[in-house]
Amino acid sequence: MARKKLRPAALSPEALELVAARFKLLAEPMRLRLLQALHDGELNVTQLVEASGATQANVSKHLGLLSNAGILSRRKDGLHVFYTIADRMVFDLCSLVCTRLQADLERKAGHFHS
Amino acid sequence: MARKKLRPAALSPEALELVAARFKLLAEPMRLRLLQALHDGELNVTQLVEASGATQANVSKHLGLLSNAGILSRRKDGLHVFYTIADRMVFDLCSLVCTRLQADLERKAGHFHS
DNA sequence: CGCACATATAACCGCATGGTTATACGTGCA
DNA sequence: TGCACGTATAACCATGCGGTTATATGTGCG
Repeated sequence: MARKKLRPAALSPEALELVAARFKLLAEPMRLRLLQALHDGELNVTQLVEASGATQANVSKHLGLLSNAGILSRRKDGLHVFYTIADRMVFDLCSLVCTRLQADLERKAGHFHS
Repeated sequence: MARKKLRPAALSPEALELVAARFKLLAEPMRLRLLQALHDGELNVTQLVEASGATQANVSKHLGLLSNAGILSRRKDGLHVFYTIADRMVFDLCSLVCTRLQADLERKAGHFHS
């Protein structure tokens, strides 16, 4: 048990690839919409199609990506497939970004009536 | 001062675009490498070229993106241009992702000698 | 001025990927 | 068994974007 939390210790290029891949999954508005729709609980594909306004095929593809990245989990129930957030850390990430963006915009807005 | 921290309150599609754009900036290994190189302080372009192993043009382009997104800041000094992290929150984001990835990998590794 | 150096930009190429349409797969039900 | 429904997949197109090469911009210096 030697690993305390010291300096992040320069990640290897391969590690950076993994990190980047993770960010890439969150770098698509449609996927963020799906994640947001799932914030309060599981939904099946049809419901997600309605919530997102995208086509079924498109939604299915995005769900596939998020799912086998471990961000979502699948549950089959008869004809329907229900998806849930498997890694709620994504909301922490989004919150961080949102907070920062909001601060930036308010600062920029302040330049008008400074 | 009414805004406490309640439910994230469903972001608008436009807001999601901004968030996605932010993630997209972090979704590139080379940019992560540059950010990592700048973790401990400012560096000029030449130094970043050496640190990253990329071409000068490529580095310059990435620095431009990060810079006018407000993640980096520029400082000119004679012939040289020094870049610094302007928004250290990116390291929080990376740390979160890293921690999660590491946990995932260790869990997967555990399946071998379970 | 003219040259060397540091950085930025332009033009281009190739690949990855998001979206669409059409179709396949699978399951419940009559 | 056959149909309807829900979901996944395949094939395709268009766009975005990362990388490269070449060149422009700018700055210090002799």
